[in-house]
Amino acid sequence: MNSAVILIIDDEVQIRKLLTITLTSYDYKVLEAVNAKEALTLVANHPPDLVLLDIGLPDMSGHQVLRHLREWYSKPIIVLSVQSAEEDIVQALDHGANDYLIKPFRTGELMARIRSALRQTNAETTGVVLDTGDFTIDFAARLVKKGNVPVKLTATEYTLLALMVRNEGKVLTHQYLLNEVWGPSYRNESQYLRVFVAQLRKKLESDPNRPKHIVTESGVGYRFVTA
Amino acid sequence: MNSAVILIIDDEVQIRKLLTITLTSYDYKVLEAVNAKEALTLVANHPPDLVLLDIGLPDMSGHQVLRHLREWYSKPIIVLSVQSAEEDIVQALDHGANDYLIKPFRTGELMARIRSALRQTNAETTGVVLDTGDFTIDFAARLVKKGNVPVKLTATEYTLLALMVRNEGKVLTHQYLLNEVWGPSYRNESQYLRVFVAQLRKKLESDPNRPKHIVTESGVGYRFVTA
DNA sequence: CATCATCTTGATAATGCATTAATAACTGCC
DNA sequence: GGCAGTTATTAATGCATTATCAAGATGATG
Repeated sequence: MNSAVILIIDDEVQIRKLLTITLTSYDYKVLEAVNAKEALTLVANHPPDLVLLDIGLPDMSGHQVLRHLREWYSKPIIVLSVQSAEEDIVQALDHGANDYLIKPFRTGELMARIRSALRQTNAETTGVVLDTGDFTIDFAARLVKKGNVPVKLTATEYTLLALMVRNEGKVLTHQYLLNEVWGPSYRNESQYLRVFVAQLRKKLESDPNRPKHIVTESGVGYRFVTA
Repeated sequence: MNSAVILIIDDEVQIRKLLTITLTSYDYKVLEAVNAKEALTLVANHPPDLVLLDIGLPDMSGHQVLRHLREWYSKPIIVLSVQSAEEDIVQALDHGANDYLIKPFRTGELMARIRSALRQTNAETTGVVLDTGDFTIDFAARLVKKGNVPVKLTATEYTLLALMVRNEGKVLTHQYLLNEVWGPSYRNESQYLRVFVAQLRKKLESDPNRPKHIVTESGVGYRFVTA
C-alpha cells in the first residue's frame, strides 16, 4: 500500500529499467522521462510525489532542470549522478535538491533515502490528531471524523484539506493551492477550487453557508482556522 | 544572518572542534553534547533547529538516540558515521534521520546538506509579527488582529496597509501609494486613497477621528507610525 | 466492457468589493 | 471670520469574484 508516484528522469535505458523494477517492487508507481523537455512537461501534467533526477542529460544540464522544476515544484527531488566532486553536490543541493547520490548507488540505500524524503513531506503533522471543534483529522490514519462518524473524502478533497490544515491560520492563494494540489498547469483553474472547497464545506462545516473553518479571502485565496 | 541553532552530538573532541569552527563561521549558533545522556537533556531544554548526530557514542548506540529523539523531536537530524555499510545507512534513515554522511566527510558538502535540511522546515515558519500597540500584523498569515480579534480586511485594504507598515515612519506620497497599490494609471485618483485610508482607520484605530498610526501629511501623503 | 465514483465543465445565482459621487469637515492664509 | 484648497465621510451603484448545482467526461475496477 504505497501508491506514491515517482518520476525517473534519466537518458540511460538500463538505469531506468533497473529503477523501474526496483521501485515497482516497492509498490511505487513509476513515470519515466528520457530528457529534460519530456520531464518538464510530464511534471507539469502529472506532478509526481518525488523526482529522481539524473544530472547528465543529453538536451539540458540537470542543474537547469533542477532550477526550472524548483520554480514551482515543491516536492522532494533526489539527484543521481556519476559526478562525485564536492562542487557538483553543493551546487545541486543549493539549487533545491533534497538529496544527492553518487552512481553507482546501492538500491537499498536509495530506497531508504526515498522513504526519508517522502516522510518529510508530511513530517509536521504525522501522528497528530487535530481537533477543530467541529471535526477531527487523524493524519496518520488519513481519516476525518465529524463527531464519531467517519467522513468520506476523495483523494483530491483530502489533499486539499490537509494542505490547508498544515498551514492553519495562513492565507493560501488560489495559485498556490492549485499548484500544490493539481499541478502547475492548473494555476488559472480557480473554478476547481471553488467546487472542491464547496464540497469540503458541505462535508465538514456544521453550517456550510456560514463556514467557520474554511474561510474565503476574497480576491486572494482561502484560509483554514481551527477555532 | 543565520542564527539557526545546531546541536553537535559527538564524543570526539577534534570533530566537535572542527564542526564548531566551521558552523560558527557560517553564522550558526552551536550547542555541543559529548554523549547520549547529555544530548537528550540538551535537546529537551534547548531544542535546536537541527541535530548532527555521531552514530558511535560511548554510552548508547546512536540508533537508540535517534529513536528517543524522534519520539517527539521533529526537526532535521543528520547522522555522521564511519560506518559505510548499507544496512547502517538504511537503518538510520528508517529510524528518522534526514540524511547520512560517511566520515570523513567534506565540510562544504555537509554545509550544503545542512542548508538543504533547514530549507525544508524553515520555509514556512518565517512568521514576522508586527505590533503597533493597538493592533498586530502577521505578514506570513496575512492576518491583522486588534487585540485577539481578527480584523477583516479586503485585498486592497491589506495591500495598502502592508505597504505603509513596511515603510513605517516614512511619508509616502499620494502618487507613490496610488502607483504601488492601484498601478500607474491611477496616479491622480487621490480620492481612492482617502476612501481606503478612512476604512483602515475605522477598522484599526482606537479613535478613528484622532488617528495615531495612519497620519495625514497634508499636501504630501500619509505616514504610518507604530507607537 | 460495464459500472461506479470522481473529476471536469458550464451555466446561473449570490455575494462582496471597488468605484463613484455628493456632502461635510478640516487647514492654512489673508 | 471668511475663503480656497485639501481631506474625510458616507452610501448607492455596477462590476468582479465567489458559490452552487447538475450534466457530461473520464478513468479506475472487477
